[in-house]
Amino acid sequence: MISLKQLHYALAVEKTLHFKKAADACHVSQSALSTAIIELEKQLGSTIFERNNKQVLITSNGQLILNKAKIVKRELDELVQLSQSNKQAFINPMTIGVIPTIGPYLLPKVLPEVRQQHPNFKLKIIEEQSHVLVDMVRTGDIDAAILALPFPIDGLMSFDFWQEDFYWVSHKDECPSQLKEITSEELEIDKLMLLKDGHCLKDHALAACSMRNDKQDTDFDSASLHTLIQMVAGKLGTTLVPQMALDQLIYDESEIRAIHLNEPGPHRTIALIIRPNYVRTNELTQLRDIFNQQLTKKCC
Amino acid sequence: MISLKQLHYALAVEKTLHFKKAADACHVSQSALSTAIIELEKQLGSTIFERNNKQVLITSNGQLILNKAKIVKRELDELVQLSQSNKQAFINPMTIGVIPTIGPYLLPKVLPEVRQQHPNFKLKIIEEQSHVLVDMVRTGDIDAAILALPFPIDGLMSFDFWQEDFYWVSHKDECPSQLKEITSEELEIDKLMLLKDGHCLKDHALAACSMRNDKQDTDFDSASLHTLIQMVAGKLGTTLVPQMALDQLIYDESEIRAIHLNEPGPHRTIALIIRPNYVRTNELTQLRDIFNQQLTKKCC
DNA sequence: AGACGTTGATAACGGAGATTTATGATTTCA
DNA sequence: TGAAATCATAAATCTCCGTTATCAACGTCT
Repeated sequence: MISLKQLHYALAVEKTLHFKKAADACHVSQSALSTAIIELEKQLGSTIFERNNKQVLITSNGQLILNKAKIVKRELDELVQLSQSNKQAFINPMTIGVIPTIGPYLLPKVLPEVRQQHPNFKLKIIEEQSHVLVDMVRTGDIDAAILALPFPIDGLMSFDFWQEDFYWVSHKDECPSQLKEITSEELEIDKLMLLKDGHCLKDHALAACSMRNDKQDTDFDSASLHTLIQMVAGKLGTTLVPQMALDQLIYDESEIRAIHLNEPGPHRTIALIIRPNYVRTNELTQLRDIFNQQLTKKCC
Repeated sequence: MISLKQLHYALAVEKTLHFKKAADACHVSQSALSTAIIELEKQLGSTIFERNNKQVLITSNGQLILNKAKIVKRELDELVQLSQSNKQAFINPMTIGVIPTIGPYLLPKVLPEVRQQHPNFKLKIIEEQSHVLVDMVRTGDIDAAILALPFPIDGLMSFDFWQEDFYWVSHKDECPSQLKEITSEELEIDKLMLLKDGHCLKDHALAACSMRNDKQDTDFDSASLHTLIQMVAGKLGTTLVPQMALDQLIYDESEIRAIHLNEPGPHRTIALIIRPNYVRTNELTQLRDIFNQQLTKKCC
């Protein structure tokens, strides 16, 4: 029977590519580790490491085995977490990834409430683009990610908690004062400025207007919504922003106006993304409820 | 350190709800199993089983732990498979699920070639509806499933290998003889007969026609395409069938005709569904290639 | 009620397997 | 050529897991 110890040792060797160092890392003798690896390879019927006195290499097959071993280890870690986490929720720290077009607008609305309800809960936030976060969720680097859907999340699960539309943002001088709604047909495409490629917000905005992302509107691709708004204020063009960002980007006294984009919606769905089999769903659904509650309170 | 043995024992207790029987099933003494369980619970810091001399109950928390233990066990099983499977593909048996509206049409086209290329490969096929197969893939009961997409497969992965359109099938007496294409607008909805609810083919057919599945077209809901075709032959109405079924359902000399449904497509995508982390992807992609090859050869 | 069988827990003992220390075979490098 | 470093191997040791035997608590049957 293959043991976890063997897998543990093998993973240490993968890291160090060195039996002695791996043995030290595992706090056992080089001999013990060596025999354990040999026994593992014997039980599996295939070599994981090609080794001589000079260097240690990983077999292609061995790499697959090691990858799987990581998964086994991660699942077992989660099993241990499970017993603690379910007895005492919001004790263990948690890391959640969030994309740049959600983080700055969602977190100020919801984190105070999270902090109030769970004062000792250590919630770490990282900000990356969607595809990076999806990878990190897959590998277990982070517990969950907050993304805007639709986005390809093959093999992952989503908890939706918010849906919203886009608003067309323009300088008041360039906007008919009585206008309450606008359709994509009425948009002047030439003046529309969006985030640079890689930000899913751009794709969702274009999708809401039933447009493709094939034309190269290079000149004004920006890296943040704040910058875009500044450019609108400078009469350089117009843009589309999601509902949750409105209150931070646009003040009553400002020169710019936001008009609801009247296209079939919702234009984007905000969701928590997790691996299937992830264990701290109890805490995550509670977080989702807080998020939804606060958004409903502050966005509408 | 938690050991696999402990998890194995715990799962045996879950099955039998009886320490002695579980011990027998594991081929160890009741004592050994008992101490192992006690030690496991101690290491986890929470009880899995509430037990007295009369009965054994599973804690709610314990159930979560046991579910996770099953996952750990499955992943480890796959790790073992990995080393064999990659050295010698198509040696270990494999079970694939397929839905009723694909199996009878796809398998005759592809299985002979699979058999020819891999004479000793034991491929077991089961036939169920999509949602059943999705569950079985999730739990690891089957290696993979062949479904028609779109279908909700949260947390699973898909390998597409075929896309096809629907054809409108009618009795030649009820079909203009020169008609080469037909749109959903031109279909006489009243005469259209589809499979009964639960078959995804019905949903895909309706989606291809941009129709909802809310009306109760009860009278003629059938359980198989063959039956539907028989009903068309009896002039009871018309139906929609996917491309891959045409050659089996319709003969040159028959009284019925098939006309391509001219709506934006593809109308359904055939894909292999697996769990993320599933290990025999090498063999599956080879199978997919065979499927695609044979379909291209025989469907076009 | 009392004998008996059943339940899971516990104690003492024994052995298989893992670990350690010591050593070997081979290569690298000075 | 010799010292240092590599992973493998051998023998001694020890830890841990299994067994048997027993216990306490509960049910059942006469």
